[in-house]
Order: sequence, then structure tokens, then C-alpha cells
Amino acid sequence: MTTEKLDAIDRKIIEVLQRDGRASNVELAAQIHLSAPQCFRRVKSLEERGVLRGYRALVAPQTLGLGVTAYVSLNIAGEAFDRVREVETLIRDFPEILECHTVSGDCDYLLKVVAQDLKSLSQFLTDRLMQIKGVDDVRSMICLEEIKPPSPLPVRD
Amino acid sequence: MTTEKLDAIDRKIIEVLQRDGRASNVELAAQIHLSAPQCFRRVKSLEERGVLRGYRALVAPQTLGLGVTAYVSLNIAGEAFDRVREVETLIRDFPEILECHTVSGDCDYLLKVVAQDLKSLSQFLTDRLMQIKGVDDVRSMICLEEIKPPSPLPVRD
DNA sequence: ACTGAAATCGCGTCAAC
DNA sequence: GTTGACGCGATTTCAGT
Repeated sequence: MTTEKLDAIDRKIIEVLQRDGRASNVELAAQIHLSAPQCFRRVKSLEERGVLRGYRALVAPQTLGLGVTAYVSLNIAGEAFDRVREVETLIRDFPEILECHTVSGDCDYLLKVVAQDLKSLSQFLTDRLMQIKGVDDVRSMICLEEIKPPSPLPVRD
Repeated sequence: MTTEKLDAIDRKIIEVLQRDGRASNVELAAQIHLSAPQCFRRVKSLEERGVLRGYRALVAPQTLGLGVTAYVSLNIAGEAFDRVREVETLIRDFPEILECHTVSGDCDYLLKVVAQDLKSLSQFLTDRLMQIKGVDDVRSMICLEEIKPPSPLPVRD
């Protein structure tokens, strides 16, 4: 992914597509005051350069029966540092883990997890996550209220 | 949003659109072995019922000059409980705050924040967040490595 | 009532200027 | 960077089950 400069038009395209990922090419072109073929080329270029990495439908988790979201922190046990890559692969393979980063601070990993309910979350944590050799100190923060929903990245003008 | 049952076809549609939010109606119809008008009606219904809440382009933050992601926890000072709604409104209005939940555990709020670099994150935390009356005990976990990128919700079959 | 065939209209896409 | 043309897809209507 090249980190070359995006001009004002590129940024406007990104802004619109972050809000409406299904905007048709002509809608988009109209909004940014560009001809349709121009607009089309811009979008393709942004996709090829890896700026636009894909498009996704946003789904309400509740409607899929996923009533609980939690952030879960964990560490890798000192004696298991050689198993780090293995643990990371296992983490990636759990569909209920939506996101995972290594982070600075008191814990090594921070995960975003969804589950049907508290019972099923608890089962996931104890029967799956904590069963992984090398995983230590699992702590969870259950999401109570969504104050700000997942939002588009800010686009500097 | 009605929480009525989704059948196997609905779930398949959701699965595909979570992976490719720009899939055309005919592509979608072909993948789920349905006629185009049928498929179209299903999608519209899912949108109207609030199951599909929108579509979004995924953007690589680095290409927008956003080199740093962090999770930030904070509390509301004991004497400022009456200002909670006010604080939440301020939080919602910061574009660099991508997401915010109240959570169980040691902290009250957990935020996902992006910034250009560490300096700019630090400025945001000290000059913006910590300036909010009632905000207390701001701690940040800087994301070091992305182990698993934001992923679609699991769809139970 | 629900399905799919068909028909229309507009858009995506490419090529030429 | 714009115009024009072609073909396909989106969307509606309608007839059949």
C-alpha cells in the first residue's frame, strides 16, 4: 500500500464511501462534482493503491442473536513466549473474536468479542480462550451501553 | 428493529454482504441460489427491519495519515455524575473517537481513538479529553500490532 | 400470497477523441 | 478530462401457481 498523497477529491470520495459504501458511481460523481468516468477511475485507483480495502454491510449484532459485546485483555505467560505466534493464530481463528491488537500497558493483547449472552461469553472465555496454552490473566470488560457506534475514520481536509 | 427470526437465506445474504458490501444484486442472487427479484426483496426487507444498517467502505487508516490507534479508558469523577450525559455528548462529537462504550470493570468508559502520531494522540488526550470537566483517570493502551483486523460478525447456521 | 419471467430504464464501463 | 455507445444490472410489473 503506497502512502502517497491523497488530494481533496480523493478524500471526498473516501468520506462519501465511508458513509455510504453502496453509493453508485454516478451518485458519487454527482456528490463530488466530477464526471462519472473520472470518478470511476479515482475509485479504482484508490482500491488498487489499497486505500479502499473493501466494503462491508453493517449488521445489528442483536438481530444475529449476539447480545453481548466485551473487550477482553490477556497476557502471554512468561514461560510461553515461544508460543506467541501459535496463540495468535488460534485467536485469529475464533469467529467470535472480532478484532485483536497487541497493546502497550498492563496487558499484552486486547480483543473485541461477541457472544449470544453472558453465559455463552463466559463459556467462551473459560472453555476456549483460557484453555489455550500460554494464555494468562484473562480479564473482560463487558460493554454496557454503546455511547458512540463504530464510526468512519476522520478525513482531514 | 424487530428481532424476528432470520431464516437460512437471510443469514446467507448477511454473510455475503458482510464480506462484500458492494456485491451486485445478481451476484448475490447467484451465490445464494435465488432469483434476482427474490433476492432484491430479501435485502430490502433486511434493510427495512434494521438488520442491515448500512454499508461502509473500509479504509486503511495509514493512508489517511492516521498512524496510531489506541484504546483509552476513563472514569467519571465522583462529584460529576450529574454531568455524564454532557460528557457523552462531547465524546460523540470528537471525530478521532471512533467508538465508545460504557463497560463493566475498573473503568467506566472505553474508547477507540485514532491519531496521526503519538504526539498528536498525546495532545488529544491532554488538551481535549482531560480538559472535559468530570473526566478522570485517563489511561491509554496504544495498539502495537494488529493481530486480527475488524472482522464480520459470526453468522450462526 | 408468493414466485419468477419479462420489460424498461438507468448505470457501469470502455474506447475514442 | 469528456463524450458517446454498448451491454448488463437494478427495479417494477404482471401473469401463473
